[in-house]
Amino acid sequence: MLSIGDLSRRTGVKVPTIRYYEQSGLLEATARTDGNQRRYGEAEAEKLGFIRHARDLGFSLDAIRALIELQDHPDRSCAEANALARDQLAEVTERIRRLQALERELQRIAEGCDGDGTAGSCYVLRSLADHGACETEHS
Amino acid sequence: MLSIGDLSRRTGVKVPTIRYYEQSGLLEATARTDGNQRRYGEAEAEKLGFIRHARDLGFSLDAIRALIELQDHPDRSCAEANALARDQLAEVTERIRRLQALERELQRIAEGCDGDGTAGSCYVLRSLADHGACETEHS
DNA sequence: TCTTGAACCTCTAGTGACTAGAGATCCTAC
DNA sequence: GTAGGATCTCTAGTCACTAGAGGTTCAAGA
Repeated sequence: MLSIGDLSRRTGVKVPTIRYYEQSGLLEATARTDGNQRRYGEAEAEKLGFIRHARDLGFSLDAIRALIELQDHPDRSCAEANALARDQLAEVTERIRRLQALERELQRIAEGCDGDGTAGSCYVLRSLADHGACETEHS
Repeated sequence: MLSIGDLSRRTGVKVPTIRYYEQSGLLEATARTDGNQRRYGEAEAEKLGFIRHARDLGFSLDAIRALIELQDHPDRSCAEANALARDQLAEVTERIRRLQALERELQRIAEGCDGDGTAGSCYVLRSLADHGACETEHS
């Protein structure tokens, strides 16, 4: 049996985060020692690994809850899991698109200023004051 | 003079957000009517536009506070504004890089499953359980 | 068996940048 | 004068944790 610290080292999820996951119903309350300390088995370690991986991929805890629900009912259609993955993918793609617009804009702004002048004539500050000067359509 | 609603329509910043900015010291407390309602002039509208634009570009409120400080002291060196812009750019670039790794991974996962099977044999769920299967180094 | 001290426990509060809602007051157009 | 939309303050909620206080338990060494 693993203590919460063992589990943390194994999965790379911090101890308070594990407790938080239990509290928010993502992990079930687990076995305890006589002294009230949590003990985990292999199944729990795997489940936390799943959660960790899904979090790394940007899934919200709500989405992960839905995925776990599906995992627990292997007879159900996996269409939902598929949809969740595709939604997540679409969101990531969109975020990349918007960040790239920002990147271009920030590049333009940062390159217009060498940091030598005074704030009064600073191109960075002027650019921030004037959205109209933007070349790309950011948000 | 503009009411808070007018200002909101003009800048695209929501009314509660404007009040929140005032409360957190980003905007100074402004003139009020006898009935205690906020009234704004051109200068405030411009400042809020600046904040809005910087937020759109991903600057934190703390960074924006620093930028406003600089704006208010036009005689200071603009090196700091330049550094803030470059920091922000570096962060955006890094976020894009990480999101692109996620995108590739999610693409792989989503494409492995057509949503036709059952959860028990779902490629999405299996992929999420097994980080080892990942092809790119995400997070 | 006793004693350290690291690891564990619960609980509350804080983070950032808002957002939502309650309940009261104000402003403006008719 | 009145109706009702806009505004006011205040508190609490969001997400996914993180930090800290104050107390208890566990495991290894003497």
